[in-house]
Amino acid sequence: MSVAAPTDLPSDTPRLLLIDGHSMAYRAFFALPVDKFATSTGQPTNAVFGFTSMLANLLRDEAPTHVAVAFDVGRTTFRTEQYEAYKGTRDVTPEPFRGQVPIIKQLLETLHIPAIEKPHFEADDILATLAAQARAQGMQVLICTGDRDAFQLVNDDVTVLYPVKGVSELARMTPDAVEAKYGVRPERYPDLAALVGETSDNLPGIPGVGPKTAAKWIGQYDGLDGVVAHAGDVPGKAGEALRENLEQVQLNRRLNALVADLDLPLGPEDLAARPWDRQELHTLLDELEFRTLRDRLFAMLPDEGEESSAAVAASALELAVLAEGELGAWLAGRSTGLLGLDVRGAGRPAAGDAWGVAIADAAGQAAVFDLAEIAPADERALADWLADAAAPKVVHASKEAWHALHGRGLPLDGVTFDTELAAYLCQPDRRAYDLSDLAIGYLRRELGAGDAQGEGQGAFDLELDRTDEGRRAAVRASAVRDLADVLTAELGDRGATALLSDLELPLVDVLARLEQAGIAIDVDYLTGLEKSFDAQVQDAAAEAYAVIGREVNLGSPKQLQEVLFDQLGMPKTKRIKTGYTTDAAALTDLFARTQHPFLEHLLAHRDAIRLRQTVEGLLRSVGADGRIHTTFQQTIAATGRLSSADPNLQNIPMRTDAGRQIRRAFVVGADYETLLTADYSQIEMRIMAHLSGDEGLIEAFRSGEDLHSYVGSRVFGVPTDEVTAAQRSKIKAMSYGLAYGLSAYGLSQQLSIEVGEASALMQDYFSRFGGVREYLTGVVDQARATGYTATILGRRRYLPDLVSDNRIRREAAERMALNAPIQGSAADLIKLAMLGVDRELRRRGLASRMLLQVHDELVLEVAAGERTEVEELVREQMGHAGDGLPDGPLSVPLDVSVGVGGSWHDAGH
DNA sequence: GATACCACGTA
DNA sequence: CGTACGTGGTATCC
Repeated sequence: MSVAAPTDLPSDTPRLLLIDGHSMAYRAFFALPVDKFATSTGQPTNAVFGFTSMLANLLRDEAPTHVAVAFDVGRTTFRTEQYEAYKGTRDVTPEPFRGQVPIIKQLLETLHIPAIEKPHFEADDILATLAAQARAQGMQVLICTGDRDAFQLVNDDVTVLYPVKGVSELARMTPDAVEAKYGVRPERYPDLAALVGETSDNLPGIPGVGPKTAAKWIGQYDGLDGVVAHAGDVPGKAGEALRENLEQVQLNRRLNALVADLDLPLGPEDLAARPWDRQELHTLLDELEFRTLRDRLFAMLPDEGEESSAAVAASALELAVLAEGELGAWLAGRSTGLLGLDVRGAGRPAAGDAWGVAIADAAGQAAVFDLAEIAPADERALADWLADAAAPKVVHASKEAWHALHGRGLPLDGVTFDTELAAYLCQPDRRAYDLSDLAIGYLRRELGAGDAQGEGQGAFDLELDRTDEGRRAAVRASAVRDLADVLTAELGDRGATALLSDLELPLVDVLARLEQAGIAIDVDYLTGLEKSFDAQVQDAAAEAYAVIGREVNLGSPKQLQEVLFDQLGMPKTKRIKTGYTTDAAALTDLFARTQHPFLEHLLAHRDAIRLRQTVEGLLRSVGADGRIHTTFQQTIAATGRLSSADPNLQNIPMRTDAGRQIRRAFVVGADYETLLTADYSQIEMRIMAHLSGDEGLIEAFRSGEDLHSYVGSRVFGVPTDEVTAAQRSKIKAMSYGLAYGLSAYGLSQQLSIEVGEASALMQDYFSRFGGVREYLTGVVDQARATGYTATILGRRRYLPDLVSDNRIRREAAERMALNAPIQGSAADLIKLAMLGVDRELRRRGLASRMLLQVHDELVLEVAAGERTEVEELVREQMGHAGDGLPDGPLSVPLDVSVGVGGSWHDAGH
């Protein structure tokens, strides 16, 4: 593309891209986690990565014919000479950043992009000078900088790209954009900045004067000179403040004026983009260990082998121009093949809407529709196709598409592949699966700007639908279609084909209906609860303040540390990054030692504020239908669990009595008879018994005796009915701890016993249940050898850190390896159970429905007269979820307990 | 305004 | 020095 072959470009106006190197690199440094971006030799690379990524995007999207990057030199400039405190508040440059600037310069050299510096001046002055010269030569100029002073350079030929979020999102500051944001034309922006001040430059403004007031004055008096001349006329407090700070304001204005007539070694004509030094670039990228970035950079070049074929495939995308009523025929002509579907819209449960749809086939033929404008015949054809279970479709994040389409009354069926789910099964530890990232990673294809936010935020304008949004939707649909092939192969390699088609994919529809149903809320009750918790907060705070004789922010760990350790002189607790912990365990321990009443009130305050916060969050989430519709996220937890968000209904309090009251607010809906909860007892321990094959543990479950008493009797060598409550709870803690990789030290902490005793307890346990120890060591060894763990359904978790040289990381990975098969197999089982329950409810034509899943528990809403049958089928499906596993049935029974009641609280056990 | 950290709820 | 999450507060950075 442009940089390598400027002649390819539309050859009208030359376009100069100017970048403030230091400013953008610094932004990148703070936008990306430094610990996640380092070479194996420890060289931090987050700033280099962020800067290069941004540069690659700019080269692609802006296709400049000329490029340069300006850098600051040192800290002293003509501005610091005029005003010693200029930029004086800035901290010392962080060490991990400092070393990255030379690397960026090296990289620019391989790209043959000039890096320009001028002692005693700032990068912005260089940009100002070059922009002025370029404009005089008839060029269009783009300036990329995080320094707002550059806004003064904006005009019809000069646009500033200002980072709004990290370095990935740039605001296009044209004259109109500057005026819309600040209320002044660009040339007046420095007047405004002089009045308001600029904290990052340590230039104080006029107290009490913000952009609004400043813009008003500037408009009123025709610029800063006028404001100064008429300072005496400005009324009110602000006017007074202006008069008191006139000198500072004028100084600010002198300092924020950019110098546009520097004598520079290179002029705009010298900045024409040149071919890269590919060899050097490869070498440098090797050193930096940038893999995806290499792909992105070289994907832009023509004739670069594999990359270019992907680029060709993407550009071969052909948007069908369909006349009204032709969609049916278009679809019919493709009825046998898998089609990619992209839905533009909002995918929120019970609040979905879709405004655009793109469909693409394997050959890159695509059709796009604006749902607001679609002709009735085409809408019918589309609706039929979407709802056709026999019309195979691939969608990225199909549950969101389901909700979006549902909002338009368009049922979705026949989704035989979901690229997000497939990528999740292949790489469960990723935290995001943006389509554009997958396209780069698996197809080496750049989808272009505007899709980073993933699902359907983009507007869908008919005027644009053959160009902008419509084309992007088509690009996405086509990428999704092509990804399906690559990911199908990838899933096969990883033994996850059935996991997708038989578990996760069918679950999408089930979850979508759970979310759509939501759970009814007794809002009046919840409001009353909020008041009551609020009163408790006030009381506890007042008492806490009374004890220490002053008011502090009890929610601030920092201020609490002052009170506890400085003012009250209490013994220090466990060290954390920012001092000493004030968590509940530490406070309880401190109270036991000091009996100080402040601690009691503080803990009470913590409890109450937490409960109030939970209630407030729930109240905010209640929909117009009086129900809360959570979102079950299917691609978040690396172990295979679901997670719940907006709001999280998987962490509603249960342990304390006050907390449990919140569960009374979750009630049965008007058209139903009761709520029903069904949960697995000790599912993780049962899975441990199954996976380890330990005869003793298996027998414990088959005997039907209380698990922890049974285990306790073996460990302590006493009859089951003589195991004391204290012994039982120790055993319980240890049993669960084992599944997490608990150490003797950790166990001792939790049980408040000596490490020796904890260690002895574990020894005794393992001497009776040796199969468990063998299993636990074996699972880690195997994972180290294969690189992954696996659940009973073959769900893998890859743990490369098992062979890390870093002990902390390695041991953390070992604990993950212990836990992932257990937690993940439990997740597999309840997902199987959900499919079974759903299938049975529908097969029998029952009106009852599932509402929630909480890891080992299902909550259902039961219709009148269906209670007995629903309970029976739920017990059956959950209890036998482990019967049809690939490697044979579970070797332990699955115990299910069921409760019913008008609220979640009353239906619980 | 965005990110980091703390604290804490669940399984 | 126990796994997996999501949320909301304060503090802190630009």
